[in-house]
Amino acid sequence: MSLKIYNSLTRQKETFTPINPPYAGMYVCGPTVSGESHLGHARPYVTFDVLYRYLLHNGYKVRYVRNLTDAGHFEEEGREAEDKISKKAVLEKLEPMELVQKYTNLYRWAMDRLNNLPPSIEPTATGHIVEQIEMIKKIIADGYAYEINGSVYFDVEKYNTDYSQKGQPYGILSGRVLEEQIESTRDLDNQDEKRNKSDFALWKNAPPEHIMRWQSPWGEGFPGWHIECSAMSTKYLGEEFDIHGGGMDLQFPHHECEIAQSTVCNHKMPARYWMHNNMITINGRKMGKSYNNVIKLSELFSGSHPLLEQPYHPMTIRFFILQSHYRGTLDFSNEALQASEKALKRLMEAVEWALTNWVVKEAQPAADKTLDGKVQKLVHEFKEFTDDDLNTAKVLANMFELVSVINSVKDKHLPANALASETVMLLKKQLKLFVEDIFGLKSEREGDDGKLEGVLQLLIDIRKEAKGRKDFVTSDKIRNELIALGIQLKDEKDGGMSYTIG
RNA sequence: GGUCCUGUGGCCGAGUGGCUAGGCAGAGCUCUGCAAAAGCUUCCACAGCGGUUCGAAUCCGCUCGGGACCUCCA
Repeated sequence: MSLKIYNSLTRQKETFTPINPPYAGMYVCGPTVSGESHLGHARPYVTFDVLYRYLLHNGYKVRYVRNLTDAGHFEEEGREAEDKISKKAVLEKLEPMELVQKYTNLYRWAMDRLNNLPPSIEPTATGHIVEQIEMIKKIIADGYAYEINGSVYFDVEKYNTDYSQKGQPYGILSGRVLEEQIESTRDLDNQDEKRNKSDFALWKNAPPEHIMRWQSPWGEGFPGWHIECSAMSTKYLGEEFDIHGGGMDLQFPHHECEIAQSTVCNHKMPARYWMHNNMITINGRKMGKSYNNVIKLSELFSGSHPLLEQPYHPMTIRFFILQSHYRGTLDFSNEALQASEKALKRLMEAVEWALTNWVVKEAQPAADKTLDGKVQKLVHEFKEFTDDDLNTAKVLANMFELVSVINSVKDKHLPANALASETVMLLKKQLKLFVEDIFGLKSEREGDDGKLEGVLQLLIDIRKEAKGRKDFVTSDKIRNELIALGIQLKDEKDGGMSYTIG
């Protein structure tokens, strides 16, 4: 069985077949670094990180491109041209690039904490002004864009007319029909420049107050909203590449416009597989500036937001995201996050124990054939479920069934020889592969230098001695004082002791 | 208004025609000096009303509710 992914373009699951194996190209729309990343941003980056990791595991040589939008977009098209970055820069008395740097750093920090692998290339819009201008020139030359007052607009209607005949009308990705769009598009100010309401800007003339501006054949200005992704994906992945990902809210108009621009320039549909993750909601509502319910990632990690009852570790967030399917909405609540926190802890402790302490004799047959078969099946399904459009939720469900088995062996509720040694080896290997390498989950325990562990071992030894002479006052004191510090001692069945922090 | 998605037990969340995930919370039991942890058992579902079918959470229709996009947005 091979990887199947849901292609928004065809509205069905399709077997993933790269254009030039073993190479695979993947483009994911990155953040606008004029502000801090929030919980909602974590979703696509975690989702596509898992896809990236899985493709790598499957032996593909993946080039993963995720852009940084640092040129600023309009707050609202047609209104007073307000470049987000320049506006904020004035308010905060910062250079635009200083602001960009600040939020880029914060974004990378958050990505790192979420254990997202860095992409192969993280191109910036400002670093590709030349490519964008060249692309716009090409579109004008082909007759699909027009210049007016120093701005350039894409002629959507002409594109739709011409490309409908080729089976690729404008709206093909989102299922919109241009004629209906024209009817329903809201009236915005300053629309008069455009020939049609549905036309979109490729280049905007910069009003004097704009700080970010570049010289172009049409005067000083800045690129439109969508052209950077077309320019950069073409440059680094080619005219036709494998996967294009992003949030559902980008499907229209952003990705639709990308398709139109790239198709005019390169005469090809840019990407074969279009993938869209769904939104994270808070009390059923999408997170968004307009709803005033945005929780920044740094606030989530530190717990400093009125909606938060406590801080949440980045791994809890990652696990929370993986517990649902990426195409469904995921509703945030403290209760849900707390459930994830506990579940993750349970999973990681069992996995850690299995990987480090579960040793089996060579060539040992299974004493419990039924259980052995069940474990085999659960483990084999890791791949099967992941192949099925990244169903991480089902994989995790299987893992939890295995956690019970692992803990039973650990606590000697199950004999050590219940499973065949081969099965145990397979289980350990696949758990490590999926939990750590593919899902990117790691123990929440922060790395220490071993000193803490030494101290704890000392306390454990003292407590053991106290217990040995039935001095429960001392042993309970040690345990109670430690729990007050957030360190929990656990007496094991075999007389040993373990601890968990946090 | 247009386009589309969705409604699963206290909470989160899988599941597309029969085999009724999983996590957290609750209850009971086992283990334990006592805890914790762990294991076992257990309670609580498929918005409503019709229809198709031998059989539906799963397909169809209607009703009600929620949401997304159409505007920066993951």
